[in-house]
Amino acid sequence: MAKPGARSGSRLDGRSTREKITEAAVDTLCAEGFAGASARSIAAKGGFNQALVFYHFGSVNDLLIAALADVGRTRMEEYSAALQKVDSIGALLVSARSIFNEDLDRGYVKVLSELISGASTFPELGPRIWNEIRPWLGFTEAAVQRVVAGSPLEAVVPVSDVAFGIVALYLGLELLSQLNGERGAVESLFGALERFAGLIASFLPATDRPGDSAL
Amino acid sequence: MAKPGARSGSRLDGRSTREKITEAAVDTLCAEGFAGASARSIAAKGGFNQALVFYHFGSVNDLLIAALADVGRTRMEEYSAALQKVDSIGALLVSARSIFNEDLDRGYVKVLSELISGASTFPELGPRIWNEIRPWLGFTEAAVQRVVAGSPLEAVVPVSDVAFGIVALYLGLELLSQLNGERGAVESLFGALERFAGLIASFLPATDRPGDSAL
DNA sequence: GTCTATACTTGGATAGAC
DNA sequence: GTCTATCCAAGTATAGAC
Repeated sequence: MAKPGARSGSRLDGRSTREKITEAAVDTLCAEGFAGASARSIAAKGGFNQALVFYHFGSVNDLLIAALADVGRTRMEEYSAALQKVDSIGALLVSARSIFNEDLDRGYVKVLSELISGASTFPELGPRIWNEIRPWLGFTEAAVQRVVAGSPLEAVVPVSDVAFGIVALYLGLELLSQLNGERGAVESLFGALERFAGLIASFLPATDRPGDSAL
Repeated sequence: MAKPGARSGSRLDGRSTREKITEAAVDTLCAEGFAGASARSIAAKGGFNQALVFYHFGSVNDLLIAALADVGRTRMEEYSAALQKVDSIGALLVSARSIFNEDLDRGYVKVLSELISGASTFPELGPRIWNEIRPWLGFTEAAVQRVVAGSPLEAVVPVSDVAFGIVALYLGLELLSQLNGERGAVESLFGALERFAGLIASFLPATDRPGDSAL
């Protein structure tokens, strides 16, 4: 099957057809889940013909992976600027909370969690999804590293383990809050974490960077 | 559709047909995921007729919920005894680690995570799954409560938030380790948590219970 | 590049024989 | 309570007209 190049799309209301399709795929994945994200339901949601999925992406699964890569790239651009500035646990948590809420609203984490579940049904998806997650592990690890840099925590906190745990927690919180349809428990948990961060800060000496608290 | 009572099953190799079906459902959910857990594939895995699913459970989704309830009951029985004795964070972590590994081996968490994902496709599943999770939140909360009881942590740790976070982390770790097919990262994380618990213990006074360390 | 039409497959569910 | 046979809906994918 000949796959058209990314630049060959014609424009309909300002977006290429390719973009329309990946956006509809994201919407469908969020609204109907992996098992409900068929070529037909995606096409119905996006208002285009079902056959276009196969013309542009070859298969439904290939489309879903492309959609995941798209939202991943978008989020990485949006959030990396914000997290570059983070240099305390408190600030990290505040950022994490707002990012989490935004992801929940826009369904970004949902796309990921649905695809991970779908990888059990189509094992070939597994490595391709993992490729999309890896940058986020590195990204998270860098943020954690920046936060502990220069404090006594640096010697005792295994940043790669913590990053892995944060990403896992993020996924799990999404699953649970999707399930019970409310965000109160997550908000409450973030509040508790922020208070805990303050508690740890009180046990630590100030850093050598003037004006900064270590936490 | 008349649903047969739970006691009316005949015996084949020691298990009732109902049990054979729920066990096959668990196996299929683990091996093929929610999208692959059709009546036909479940029946093939269990070596029985596809029509039995509908006779005994009415629908595939009803079977899957019944399977989740079954594994939930089994795990609750197995683990509650172990966790009753836990009264320190260190012991809690050791228990949590072995429980997590056992769940991973036997696919218990997998059944749950696949069904949560499936609830996006069939919203009526959501509340029914939540009913199966709630006891685990209470269970986890009780364990955390027992661990902080009598220590200064009791005043600052919001046990219900922590329990919610633990369950979420548990789900997220399962998703990730299922995806990359290895358990190293999770083992490493548990190790880090256990060291961290020791660190916190060193900041706390001993409890009033002789022979016990607060952590 | 996009549409219609269609071939083929799988899955949910039921009827009725045993 | 279990099996065979079957119906119908939905899905993937392709061919070919436009």
